[in-house]
Amino acid sequence: MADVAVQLPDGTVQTHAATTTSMDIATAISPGLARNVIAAELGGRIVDASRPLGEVAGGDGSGGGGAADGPLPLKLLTSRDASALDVLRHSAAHVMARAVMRLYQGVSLAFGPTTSGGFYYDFDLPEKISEDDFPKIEAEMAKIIKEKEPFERFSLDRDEALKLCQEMGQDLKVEHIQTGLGDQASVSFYRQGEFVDLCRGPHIPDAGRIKAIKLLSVAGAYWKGDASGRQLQRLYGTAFFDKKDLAAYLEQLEEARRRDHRVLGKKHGLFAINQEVGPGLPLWLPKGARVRVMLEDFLRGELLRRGYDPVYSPHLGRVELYETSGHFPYYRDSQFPPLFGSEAGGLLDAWSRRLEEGTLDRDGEDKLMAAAEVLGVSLPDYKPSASAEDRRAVLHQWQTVHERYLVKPMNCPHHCQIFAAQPRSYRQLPLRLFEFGTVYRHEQTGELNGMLRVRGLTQDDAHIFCTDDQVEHEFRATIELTKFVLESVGFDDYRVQLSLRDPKSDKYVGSPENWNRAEGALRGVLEDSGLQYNEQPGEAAFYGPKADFMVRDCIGRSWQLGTVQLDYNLPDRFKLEYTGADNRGHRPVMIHRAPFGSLERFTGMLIEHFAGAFPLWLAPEQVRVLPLSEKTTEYALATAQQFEAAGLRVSTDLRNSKVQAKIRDAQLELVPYMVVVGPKEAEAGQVALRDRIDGDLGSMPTAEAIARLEQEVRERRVRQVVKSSFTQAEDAAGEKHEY
RNA sequence: GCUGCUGUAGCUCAGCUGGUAGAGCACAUCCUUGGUAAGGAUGAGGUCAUGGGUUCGAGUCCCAUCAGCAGCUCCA
Repeated sequence: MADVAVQLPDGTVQTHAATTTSMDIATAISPGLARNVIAAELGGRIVDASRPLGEVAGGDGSGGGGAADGPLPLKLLTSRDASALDVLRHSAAHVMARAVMRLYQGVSLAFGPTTSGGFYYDFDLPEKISEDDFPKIEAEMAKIIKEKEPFERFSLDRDEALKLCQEMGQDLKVEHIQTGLGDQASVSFYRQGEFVDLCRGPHIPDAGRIKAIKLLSVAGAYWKGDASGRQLQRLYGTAFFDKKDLAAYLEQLEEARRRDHRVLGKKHGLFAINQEVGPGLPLWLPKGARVRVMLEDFLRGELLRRGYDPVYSPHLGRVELYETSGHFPYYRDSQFPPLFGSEAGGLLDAWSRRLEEGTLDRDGEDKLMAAAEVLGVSLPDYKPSASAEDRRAVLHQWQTVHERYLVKPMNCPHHCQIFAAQPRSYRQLPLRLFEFGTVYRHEQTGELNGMLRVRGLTQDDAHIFCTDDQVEHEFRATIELTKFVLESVGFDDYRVQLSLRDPKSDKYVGSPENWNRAEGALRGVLEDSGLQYNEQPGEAAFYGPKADFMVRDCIGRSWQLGTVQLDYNLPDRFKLEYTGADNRGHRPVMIHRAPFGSLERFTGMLIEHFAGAFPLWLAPEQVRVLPLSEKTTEYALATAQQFEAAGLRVSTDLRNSKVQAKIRDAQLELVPYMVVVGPKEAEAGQVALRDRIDGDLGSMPTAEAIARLEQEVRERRVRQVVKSSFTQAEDAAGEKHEY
């Protein structure tokens, strides 16, 4: 094989035999470097330091470039390179799997990739691993690491690979080679001592490079993400080059827990979710409600300024409304069940569903018919011999004349009816209808998460009805509005996800032409907006594509806040029309949009974003007046009244304790400003202002203090954001280790 | 919904191999009347998530239910 030319970061070009490895090159430079090399970045690919250059340069077909294009850029990765940490963690996952296999019988390996904070490995094994077993597994891992055995790569063609995995009893790997890797001619394995694993790599030179390791948690996971498939046990862990880094990471986790909105929400009395009311049904306590009112007022003002019309719609709607929109059949299982106006309603509903699923036998059907009769329902047209479809039609006929209501899971059908309630002319468009609409969705129990995922939520919902020609302008305006809203509260770290349909799926309504139009329009405006966005096929709503604004929580998980959705389909389903300039009927286009998303999630994210310390304009309590002693109680009350008259949210701390203690409490409760008043201030008509962030600001006339605060509110100034350590975490893993 | 873990005072938690509940903070009352992050004393507060079971005896052991947490799956 031909020699390979490589170019080092300093520009030097070296030519080596094809069998030379990156490690050889490192050794030639200095033994110290060789000791620190973790892996190599060769021609843009991260590979084992022990891989011969020739293999990477052109050998296995998957490499980029090739020697013909000139020297391959070569970077020797050490613990200082971010991508080296990923390699280390992937190797740590192997070490963990090896330890687990030593300790447990019948372990079937699934996948073991890295994540932004560490790694995991999925196992299928008969025994349950619990956190109590972690010390034992960690000890075994420590033993493996101490032996410093190398990671050795080898390739096999498919048949050999299958045979090897079969011999090892690794049935999940066998399945993966047959299905997931069906198009690969050969696959690679890594051996470390007795442990051999199908794996793409790359890996660290030897296990001794792992200096700090910790198992974090164990949880269930599904084989290849399929909820109907096998459930595996997933062990999470993390690894670092340095024990100090591990300690810092654990401290980060601890800090994240402290700023968790559920912890802060309880501590600061913002909201409560209790068992009596029900899971996922938050109660907004006065302080949390204060924040929400400020957000609502802020947005309402913006919307009125931007040509929106406020509307209100009821919390219930007839089921037929949602049958028309398509929501009822499509989201049946994640809605609260319908409310029936007749007691037989539930019976016929269950009956109809069984017919639909094909799970109703003759005996069951007879019983249902008898039960219906008992309840006084007469169905003369129902013929057990008819097709399931015809039988359902008879039931449905009965249902439509008897009342069935749905607690509304969406506002759009109601808004469509508001559009349809009056004749519309093209002169009225765009028509922008907005409402803080409360909706209820029966989210799966395992999904509920504080305020971030709830069953009762209020959307800052609006629907824009416009002409085809207006779509682009309106869409652009909503994107701008969403940006403006996010930035007004200080969210500056978000990304936009353009969710498109999956062309292979049949879950979507509407014609392909409509979809192409909608997706094209969204993409075009996002392109022009200069926002960073990524496309996610298969993530669209069933009626249209959407642009979601994703914001990260304090431990790096992404949540959808703002959303803008383009919809050519609901207007069709509701047969909406406006009269055009040509005096003919035309179908409007609909844009769904919600800059906050939901008030619940938005507020939850804000709590984490500010770690509970809201900027002045949002703070539930803006000022607390602290009299030095009971001697100045009256002056304190009078002062508080002055602040209140200026529209500031103020309280007084008249407790019989020292001012130091009152200050401490106000600081801990994150009140932005404190006003200390004693005899001196009372005499001079002044206040001693104390800033939560900067401390004592000295005495000043009361009016001056008020003016200062008023201005800060007016500017909606965000003075301090406690940065989360997890802001850059996501997607750091980049390339996935698929096997 | 699935797997695993958890459920003791308003909050954070202790309670050994079963013998009938405890701390700190918060709260209330009193003393103290203070100058920018904790003054002191006293007191009130718990059917140990709920329902069964084992036992002479259950906060502690077993089962079920409910709720919470982590992850998976889902998300209009």
